[in-house]
Amino acid sequence: MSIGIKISLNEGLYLKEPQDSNLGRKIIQNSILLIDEYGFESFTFKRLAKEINSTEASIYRYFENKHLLLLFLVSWYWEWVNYLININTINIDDSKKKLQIIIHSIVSASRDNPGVDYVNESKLHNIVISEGGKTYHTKAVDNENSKGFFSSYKSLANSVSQVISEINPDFKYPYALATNLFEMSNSQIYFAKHLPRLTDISVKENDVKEVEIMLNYFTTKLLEK
Amino acid sequence: MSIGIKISLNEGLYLKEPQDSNLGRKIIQNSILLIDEYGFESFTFKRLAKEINSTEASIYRYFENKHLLLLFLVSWYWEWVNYLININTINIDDSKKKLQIIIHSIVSASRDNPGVDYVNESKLHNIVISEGGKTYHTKAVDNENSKGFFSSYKSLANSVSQVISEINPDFKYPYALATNLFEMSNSQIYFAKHLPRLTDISVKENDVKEVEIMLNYFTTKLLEK
DNA sequence: TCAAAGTAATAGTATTACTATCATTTTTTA
DNA sequence: TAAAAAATGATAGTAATACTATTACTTTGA
Repeated sequence: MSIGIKISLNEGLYLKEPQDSNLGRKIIQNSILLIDEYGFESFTFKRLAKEINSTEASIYRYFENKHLLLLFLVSWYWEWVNYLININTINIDDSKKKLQIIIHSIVSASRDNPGVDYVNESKLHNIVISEGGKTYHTKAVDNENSKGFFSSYKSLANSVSQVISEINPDFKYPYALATNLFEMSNSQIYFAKHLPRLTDISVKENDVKEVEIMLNYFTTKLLEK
Repeated sequence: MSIGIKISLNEGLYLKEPQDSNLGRKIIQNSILLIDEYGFESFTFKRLAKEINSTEASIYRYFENKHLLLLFLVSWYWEWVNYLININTINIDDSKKKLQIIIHSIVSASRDNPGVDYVNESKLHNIVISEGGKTYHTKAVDNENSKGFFSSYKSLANSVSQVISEINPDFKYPYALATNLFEMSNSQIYFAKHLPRLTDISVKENDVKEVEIMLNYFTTKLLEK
């Protein structure tokens, strides 16, 4: 590992920690590439096995099924964003400045930083954008939530909502605004790429600065007193 | 049909117009019930066939696959919301008032109005909330978009964006705000029901008035000059 | 060095997402 | 109202998916 980061996630997400073995890391690395390229519906363990010269059975020793693998990847991404936000805001006192850095991290975490060598953060970001909602839009959501499977997303939302409340303690919807920042970032980037009539911004060659400007405008306006 | 509404949708969404026959209407009616109850992933044509005492083959004569059936249902819903907005704003001149009515229609179209007898609008609304994103989060999105399969959603977004621009012609993001109203309504209702730590509002017994208040607050604040 | 853990190879099952064919029923229209 | 046409049902079949099970081989680390 280039910078020795190991992100720790809820243990229910995997059967065996994939970050600790060669095969596990190959599963992470290549599932990201395959899901990004062919989409989650077309992604199968069989195909992944072929790609990494392994077998279905071996992959099943790491992940119960492809849904939990996706949830693992998406959780990994949010932990990673959380980590970046922490190191980038550590010496910042001004809450407004902090929120700007948070927004920057949300839209382009993958651009600014070298990461973990077996994770292509940029493609993982695309997966979060295109497939992220599928992790919780399922009938198992309540059961999985009770086991803490969404804690990465929730703790990130929680930290962001705190910064929002620091900026304006009277603002009534800090959590909704926080989650809306994530959701809006994802959906507007997706719209710009695939359904451009649904948005005003454009994203060319993965340049998301217009999204960043828009999210800053929205939050500033909403939080002014 | 109780009030004689027939919603017309892009012809590519179906193989044979389901609103014109008994079997077709039973497909619509019972697919809504089944998807709402068991979720889209567990929903199969075989199961639906059994439910309506028909066969898989017969259902395939109406819809190419379950994805297009979902897209049909969701498009139907947005056309229906569009229709309600039109009749409820027809004599309103004040754009701010119009936007309030739009927001009310978005969050609770299904409550206020008797509908088409074979469509349970309330359950259909739940489907749009839980499964709606899956209609366009797919690798086929560009191809389907080029055939006009998302035109219902796009034309609704377009009308709402126009009202937004009437209220504040200088506002730079009328489309993004419009789509964010839909997406935020859906996601925040979903969070309130399943991941309550991600939002500030609560939805008890499908009472969405807190969502309506929040959306009104957001838009008012964002559009003030 | 040898036991334990990890991985591969192979096979098998139930279900899904269709397609095809032919028979029967219902509707249309001449 | 009979004949033609359209709609539906019954049945069967296929390739792929999402697993589970078993056994054998290979790597690792005490």
